[in-house]
Amino acid sequence: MSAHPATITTPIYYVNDRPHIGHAYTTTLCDVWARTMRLRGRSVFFLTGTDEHGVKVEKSAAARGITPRALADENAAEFKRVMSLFGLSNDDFIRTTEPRHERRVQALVKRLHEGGSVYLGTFEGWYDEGQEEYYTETKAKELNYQSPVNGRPLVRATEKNYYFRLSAFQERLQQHFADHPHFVQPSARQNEVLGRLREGLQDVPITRTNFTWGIPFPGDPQHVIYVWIDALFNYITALGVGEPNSDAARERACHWPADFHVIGKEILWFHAVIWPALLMALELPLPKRIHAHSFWIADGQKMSKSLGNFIDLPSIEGYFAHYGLDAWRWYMATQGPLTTTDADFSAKHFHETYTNDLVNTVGNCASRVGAMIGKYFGGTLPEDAERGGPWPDRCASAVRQWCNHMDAFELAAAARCGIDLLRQIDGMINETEPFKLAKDPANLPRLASILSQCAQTVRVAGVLLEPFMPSKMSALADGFGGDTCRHAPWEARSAYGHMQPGCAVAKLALFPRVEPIGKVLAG
RNA sequence: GGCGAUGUAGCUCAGCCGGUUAGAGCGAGGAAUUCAUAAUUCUUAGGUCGGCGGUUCGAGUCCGCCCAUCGCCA
Repeated sequence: MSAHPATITTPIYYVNDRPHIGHAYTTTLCDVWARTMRLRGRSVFFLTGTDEHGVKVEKSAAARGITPRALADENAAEFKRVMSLFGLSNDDFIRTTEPRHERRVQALVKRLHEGGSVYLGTFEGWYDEGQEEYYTETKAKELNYQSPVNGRPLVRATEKNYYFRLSAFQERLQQHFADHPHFVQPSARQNEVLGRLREGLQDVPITRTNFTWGIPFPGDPQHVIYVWIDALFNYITALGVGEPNSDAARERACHWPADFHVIGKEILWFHAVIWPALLMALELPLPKRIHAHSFWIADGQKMSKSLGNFIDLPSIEGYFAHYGLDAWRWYMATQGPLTTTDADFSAKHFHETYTNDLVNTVGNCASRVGAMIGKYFGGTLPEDAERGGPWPDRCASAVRQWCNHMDAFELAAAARCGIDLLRQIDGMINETEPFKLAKDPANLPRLASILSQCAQTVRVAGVLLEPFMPSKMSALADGFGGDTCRHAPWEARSAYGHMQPGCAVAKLALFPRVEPIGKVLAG
């Protein structure tokens, strides 16, 4: 039970891109979930990595006069650096150019071919000889059958390609969606997929012959496996699937199927239809859920390089420097575009969120409770003759709801559970006015109970906030109970009353009040 | 063009199978208070629930049309 596996993945990031807020967002979401499950004692496997093949990488490398591998090495290293910069706790980082991945992809594709799910077919389309690209009929018509780059006429070309028999899986896919109404989250995305599914499925080419930077098709190396098929397989090649006798397979097989594939909405079709069909063809279990989030926009406008409003790595590092990494994670996880609508990233909103949630609520509540215990009880947790009053139940309820929200990948709602506990504590302090009771020694037992209840509850709230803000909540745990509390198993750690009377409670200043970042940057 | 949504307080959004005075957070106004990071707590905001029409004893909550915005596809 305690080793119950939990698996979550990000998409693997294309090395032709520079890391930006989109990558940071997806990976941070997964990180929060992974930390949550580790906290709860689950055996977690959190996977991310880079997607390194394809014609775009080949071309970019050529343009720079370096090999595709050199380009991939360089940018993969950059992505890895970013992961550590963000404190992301991924358990593996897979690169599609690694031998382990290439070997296993070939084994899996071979299996598909031998099983009849992949066949050699003929592709015919409008070809742009200058760009070495095919266009669909509609697109070609739109372009007036001329190359958009050099104006030369497109030519009718044919090419032998290996195809995946996607059309054969339509019914099974539809059945799977019917049986698993939450397979794709949010539900609006599932509806989109269902709509497209009803229009019918066509077989899809999975190899090309016009470039070489990719995994050769097994038994026919003239053909290179399409980059997105190659990429999808990362979710299982990292677990050793395709190589049953490998160490990876022995150690990690229990991590398939994944609990969540977290993706951006632009790659939903691959993940919700093509990937499940491939797995069906391989007779492997399907992932439990696919969560497609939306995009960050900036000040109401789509982020773009030309508008100069892109939240790139240097901007993000500016936020780290000003507000701290944990504050950044908090903003990502609680204010981000987790559902179907895009979310606006604004310096103003970031600042308000930081000040309201972290400074005024988390920081201040911990501070006032710690201060009073310091002042009235010498910094040690007093006895509570009331045995917690209503607070054990309130904490248990908050923990229960938090777990449910986390299970459903409702990160913002889970975060609320922790914040709400602290708000309730603030409310109780105002209502019972312990600082007034402290003036009369006759009130000492009552005062002790109130402050004990505050401290115990603050500690529990800190546990619920830990996956979001591991560093700051570690400091909170240090101040509220210290080591004995931090290393306990989940059931004990998450329970009210885990701190023993007499243990040290410190006055903390977790989140400093700061000027809005806009002023700092402008100044 | 096809399919699908969405449109609720200044902002971001909750409102399940229709039913007493339509809710939350933030922002703004007011009050209380001092343990705390000029924090906190309470309170106010009178929003035609996009528009029009319909079903119903009764509709943000169902139906139709219109307007606006958006998503997916081609």
